[in-house]
Parts: sequence; structure tokens; C-alpha cells
Amino acid sequence: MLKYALLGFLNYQPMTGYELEHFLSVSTSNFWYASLSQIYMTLKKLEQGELVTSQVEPQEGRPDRRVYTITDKGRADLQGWLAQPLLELDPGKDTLLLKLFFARPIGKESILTQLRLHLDLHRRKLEHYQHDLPHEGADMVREHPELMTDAILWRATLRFGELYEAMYIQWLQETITTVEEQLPD
Amino acid sequence: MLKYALLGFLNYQPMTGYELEHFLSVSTSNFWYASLSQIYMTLKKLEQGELVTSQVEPQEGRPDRRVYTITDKGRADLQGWLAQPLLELDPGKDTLLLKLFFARPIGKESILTQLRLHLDLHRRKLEHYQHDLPHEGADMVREHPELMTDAILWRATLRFGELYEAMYIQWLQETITTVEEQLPD
DNA sequence: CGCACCATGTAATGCGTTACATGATTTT
DNA sequence: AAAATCATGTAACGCATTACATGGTGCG
Repeated sequence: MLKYALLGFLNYQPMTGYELEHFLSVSTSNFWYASLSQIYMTLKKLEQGELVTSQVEPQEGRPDRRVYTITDKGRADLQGWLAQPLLELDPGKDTLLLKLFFARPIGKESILTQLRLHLDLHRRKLEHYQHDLPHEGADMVREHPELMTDAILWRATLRFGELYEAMYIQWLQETITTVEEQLPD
Repeated sequence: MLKYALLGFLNYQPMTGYELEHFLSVSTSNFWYASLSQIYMTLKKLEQGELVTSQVEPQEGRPDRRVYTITDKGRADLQGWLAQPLLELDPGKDTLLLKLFFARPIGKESILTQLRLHLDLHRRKLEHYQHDLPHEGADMVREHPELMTDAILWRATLRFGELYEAMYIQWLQETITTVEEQLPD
């Protein structure tokens, strides 16, 4: 699926693997992220499949830039994926919930400590969504005014992040209270 | 991490791979699930690491049952993992959000159709949490009264599932309205 | 008569993480 | 002087999915 994240960004403009990582981290990291090494490997596969092409731009003092451009075939593939409805939900994975489910043996206080730590992590994340991220999308639109309507969808995904974190915070607060009141030592 | 889900259940009682799949599907599938083939492979690795042992129970007319039992080493490993605080959040993955982010080229109506389809999927899931799942935990406690306090934590994870689906439904409704009102055809 | 349940596994492939390897330029 | 940014890649390993392979029992 990273494949489509990369094609999606390359459909806006040609860029390098390094730049793709930047865009992933400031706009989709919430629901899709990948490390640089994975991005480089995936780009290589996309090029083998002729969904992108690359041109090397020589540089001095640092590695040459390899700029990737989406091909017509790549655009068609992206469109096909976008148009195809998703018929089932992603399986969820959440390590904290898994730990909590089996946490009884480590005792009440240790459980509470861990829940409070997570509450803090989620509060920070919510702040990040509210303060830092909104600017990034605005920057992109300034450079590419034709993407103004795309930005409506970008904001919707950011809104999801906010609602998700607010929900998680609420659940943690509730759960901390439940554990305090109901779980024996 | 599946490793710990399996050790967690085996810490309640010895059971087979097949039974483990059942427990995963009725209690943790929300935040951790695995297919049978993956469970069988993971059990094999756990046995090699001496975290579990297995006894074969011969049967007629169907494959022999292989019943796994957690060892002291396995219990210690599980405890260690549970006691170790999680210092960062799981990276989120959500295919619908990824598609939505890049969906502008497929047009307003196709986007709305896909969002409405997902709204339906999430409504079904919420019903499932509210009607079907609560009984499963109750059954387990009836057979193992000593797990009554564990059930407080199980309910907390189920509650997360409900809040998550309710949040997702709210976001989808909001987003459908936003797209209807703001996105040009 | 067909479907769900019981019950186990292997093999191939793909996706993702971590570690390894390098090194100049720019900002604080 | 240190840290962040720019910039690319390979190798090893582990985790997960899908397909393959088998077949009796019990219920509606």
C-alpha cells in the first residue's frame, strides 16, 4: 500500500525518495508512514514495474539526487486503486490494548502507571495535530494552487487524527478511573 | 507480538492452536488478530524457545490435537513484557484515510459512495461490539471464577472498540457533509 | 444436501524493521 | 562544537498473508 502513497505524492510533482519521506511524515504519518529504506526499496520496485521513471541529477559533496516521475501507467494504476471501493475494514493493532487485556498479573499500580504514561503521549500527539500539522498543508497549496480542493480531503484526514486522539484520551481517563475504583490491589 | 497474545491466553489454560484462534477472534480481534497458519507457526517458535510445551492427544477421524502449555520460562517472559512500559505509540495504518487523502481525481460522487459504504461497515461493527461480544467474556468468567478481576480489563478493551467505532462513525458523517458541501464536482 | 465446525500443518511471497555503510552542508 | 538536514542505498531478519493440502463430524 505504500506503493499508492508514493504514487499519490508523485502525482502532485516529481521528487526524490528523501522528499517523499518528508511528505509522508508531515501529512500522512498519522495513517501511513514508512522509513527511508523502505521507501527506496519500494521506489525501485515501482520503477521495475514502469509505474515511475527516475532521472539522476548530479550533485557535488553529497549523493546525486534521483528524482522520480510518475508514468501514465503509474497514474492509471493509482486511479484504479482509488476508484476501487474498500470492502472491509483494516484489522486494528494496538499494543497498549493487548497489554491491558492481559495485565492483571502485574498489579494495579503498574497498570495505572502505564495508562498515565500513555495519556501523556496521546495528549502530546493531539497538540501536535492542532498546532504543527495544519501549516504543512497550507504550504503545499501556496505552491500548487490547483491542489486547493485536494486540501479539503487533507483536512478531513487531519480531523480524523484529532478525533482519534480525543477519543483515546477520553477512554484512558475513563479506564484509569475504572481501574482505580474497581481493580483490587 | 502475537507471541504475547498466545502466551497470555495459555496463561489462563492449556489449549490448542485452533482454540487460541477462537479466543483471539472473540476477544482481542479488535486490537490483535492472527490467522490459524500464523498461530501454528508462532506456536512452533515458542516451543523451540521453551516458552511453551506441547502434548499430542490422539483422536480418531480427525487430526490429533496438540495441546500447548505455558512453561515457567514463558510465564516469566510474559510478565517481563507486561511490566515493561510502552514508550511510544503504535504507528497507525488506515487504508480508507490513505485513499481519501489522494481521492480528488476520482471525483465527488465516487468519494461519497465509498464513504457511505464505510459508514455502513462501521455501524455493523459497532452493533457487533454491543450485542455479540459481551457474552464471550462472561462465559470465560463462568468457567474460571478466578478471572473475574481480569474481566474488568477485558471490558475496558471492549469499551475502546465501542468508542472507536462511534468516533469513526461521527467522523464519516462529518466528512460526508463536508465533501457534499465543499468539494466541487 | 450443504454448510459450519473441528483440526493440523507447509510453502511461497510480500511487507516492514533494524542495522549497516558513507559523508558534506547548514543551522544553532 | 554539536545537531539537524540533505542524500543514497544494501543486507539480514522477522512478521504476516495467501495458497496449498487433507478430511471426518454434526446440524439444519
